[in-house]
Amino acid sequence: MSTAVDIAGPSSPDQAHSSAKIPNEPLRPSLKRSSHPYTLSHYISTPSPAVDVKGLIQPSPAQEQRPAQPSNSKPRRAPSWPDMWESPSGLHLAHAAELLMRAGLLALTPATTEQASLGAQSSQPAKKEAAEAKGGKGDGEGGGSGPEEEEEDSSGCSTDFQPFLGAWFPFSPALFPLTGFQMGGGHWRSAAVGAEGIEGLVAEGYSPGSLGGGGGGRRKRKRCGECVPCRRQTNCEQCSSCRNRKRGHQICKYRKCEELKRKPGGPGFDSRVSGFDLRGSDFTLGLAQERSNGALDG
DNA sequence: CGTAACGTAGTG
DNA sequence: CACTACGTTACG
Repeated sequence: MSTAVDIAGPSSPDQAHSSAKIPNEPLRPSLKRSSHPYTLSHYISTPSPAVDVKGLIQPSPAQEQRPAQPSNSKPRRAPSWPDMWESPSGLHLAHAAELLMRAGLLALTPATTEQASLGAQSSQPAKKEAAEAKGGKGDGEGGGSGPEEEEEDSSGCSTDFQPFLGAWFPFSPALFPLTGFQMGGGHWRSAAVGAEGIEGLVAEGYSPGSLGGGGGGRRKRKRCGECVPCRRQTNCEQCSSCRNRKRGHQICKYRKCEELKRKPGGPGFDSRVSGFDLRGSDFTLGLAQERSNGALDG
């Protein structure tokens, strides 16, 4: 439960009261049961040939300084960093990262990675690494290792933000398959991008069991439980789905599973990049740059 | 059986 | 396309 992160939505002022009925955990037991081939901790702890992922996930001052949600009386979006989650998925961060990487700014070669992690470590001991080293099993599945974990995971993924260029990016393993993340040139190939990782994650929405054996095809898919939205704990209580819950029967927009957003069998569904054209949005890039600049400046 | 949430159709 | 509403499914 402590791994359960609380991604405050674009602004979820009263998330505390978010529907007592809504499970305040990232996954329902049934979801957890849906058995990914790997747990999050697996992705973190799995040694990657080219890059030390653990090195990338060191917390940094930037994260430490993350302003606590101002319990503003104004329920509307505050211009604080949670704005990054304005997108229901928050995936535009990954998008931005991808764009930056394409621009050669985020070359994840072992060397650069080392530097990156070095910079990140500068102020924070490798407690996260230590925690991970203790055993991927310990914390991945339910495991909360402690309060500190909660602090660091506030973004919604166990390994969420990397101190790239002074900006933080979601580093959820689930994001990679979802966003078509690929560290170019074969510099980096995380376990998440491995065949099993991808297939497992992508196919998750269609667990054969829940599909009833691919019968009519109108079987309900299940939340992947791994994506950023899935890992959100609270309903925003502001989106149309939340406001309209009684009649709409819809989950909070910001908790809507990325996998379920994709049309099954639709174009690009298989490509993991569907609905998420990495070449399109200036907004996300701008956002990333903005943040990056801000971090560099400040 | 109640509730949560997915699928989908209707509407603007 | 976003919103809304309803049918349906899944689960406790």
